[in-house]
Amino acid sequence: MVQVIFTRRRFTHEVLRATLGPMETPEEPRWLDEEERQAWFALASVLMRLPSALDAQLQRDAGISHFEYQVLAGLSEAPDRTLRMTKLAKFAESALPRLSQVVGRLEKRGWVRRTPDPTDGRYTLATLTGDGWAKVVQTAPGHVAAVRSLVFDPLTKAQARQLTDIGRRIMRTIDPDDRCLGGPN
Amino acid sequence: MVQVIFTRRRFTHEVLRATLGPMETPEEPRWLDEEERQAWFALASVLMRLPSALDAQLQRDAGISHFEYQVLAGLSEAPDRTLRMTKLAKFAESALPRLSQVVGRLEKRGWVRRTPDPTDGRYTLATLTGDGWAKVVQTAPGHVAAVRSLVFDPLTKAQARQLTDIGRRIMRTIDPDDRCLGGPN
DNA sequence: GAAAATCACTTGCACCATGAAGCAATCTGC
DNA sequence: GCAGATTGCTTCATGGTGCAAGTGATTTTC
Repeated sequence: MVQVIFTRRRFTHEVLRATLGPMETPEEPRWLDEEERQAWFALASVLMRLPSALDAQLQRDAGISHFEYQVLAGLSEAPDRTLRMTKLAKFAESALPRLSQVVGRLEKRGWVRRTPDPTDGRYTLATLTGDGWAKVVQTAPGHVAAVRSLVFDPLTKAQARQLTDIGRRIMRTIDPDDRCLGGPN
Repeated sequence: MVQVIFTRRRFTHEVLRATLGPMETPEEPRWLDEEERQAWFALASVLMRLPSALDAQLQRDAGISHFEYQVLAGLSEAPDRTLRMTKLAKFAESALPRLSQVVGRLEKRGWVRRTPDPTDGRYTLATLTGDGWAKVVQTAPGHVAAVRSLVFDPLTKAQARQLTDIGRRIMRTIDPDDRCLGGPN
């Protein structure tokens, strides 16, 4: 899944106006006005195309998916380049099964090593190896450059600031409990 | 795939400063400054969580994925509720093989019908059935309500306008040839 | 007007994501 | 201190995605 939606141009108005009679009228929803529709359309396009554009850059230049990069990056900035699987999953905003498989792949490639936590055998510690660190170091510049060129170069400084606020407001609505303001976890 | 990336907090600076010596120095990339990092972090969160939040609403309330909704919606606003597969694919920003399978599923559910174009046997016309139209009519309000509550309710009018401009600038960078400004196709 | 190229679409295959069940280590109630 | 519940992680099965090859219809070329 993970895809995004439209509500394109005159669509929303027409659809319901046509055959709302026989249906249970859901108390006349508040449709999007023209400005909102344009904003939604612009946002939806970005939601669909920006992730794959960034993914493509990483895949092409480093042979890894964005999610894999994120896991490596998460470990690279952790103390001792080590994190428990659960923490890492939270960092990467992923479920455990997915992380488990990805870390398994990264382990096969020699970038990550798994060891049981000596203080509690239930935990698994994922550690970035030397090769993994080197991989991150060599991958990061290209990735940052892609983010810069696709996102920040076309925006003014003021717009980047606006974007911060906009993104945070939306995130607070989606998940108020999430530490998405750069706060610690 | 289709996932999004981070470049979290102090990460970008530290990573490279540490071991750039032995690598070929990629002419000292321009890192993100503090404001940019915060903006990127906010945007990345939205890119990861908003699509799945919207998908979840549709899946829960209507039993369809967002992509399926998009296909149905695209047909519902087309003349005669009919579109050629290629046009529909462009509308849904998807490749043809994916669309072909999804339309196959929608056809099995009775919402879409496929017929060869009488004027050119290569084309396939996808048509929304009566049931398909009803499905869209009953699904749209909840979906629009989700978009409104997750995106526009938390934003000011001015921010919504800013968002339009921001999104368009980013899209122009990703794909300058795309008609993503609401223009016709 | 027939061979070749092109076009629109479908199918097959490999990969990855998601959810349910499984397994092992630890904690809790008696 | 031992059975049962809980926690953390892994594995398995299903289903969707994306790419490359395949099919059938139309246009082009000579």
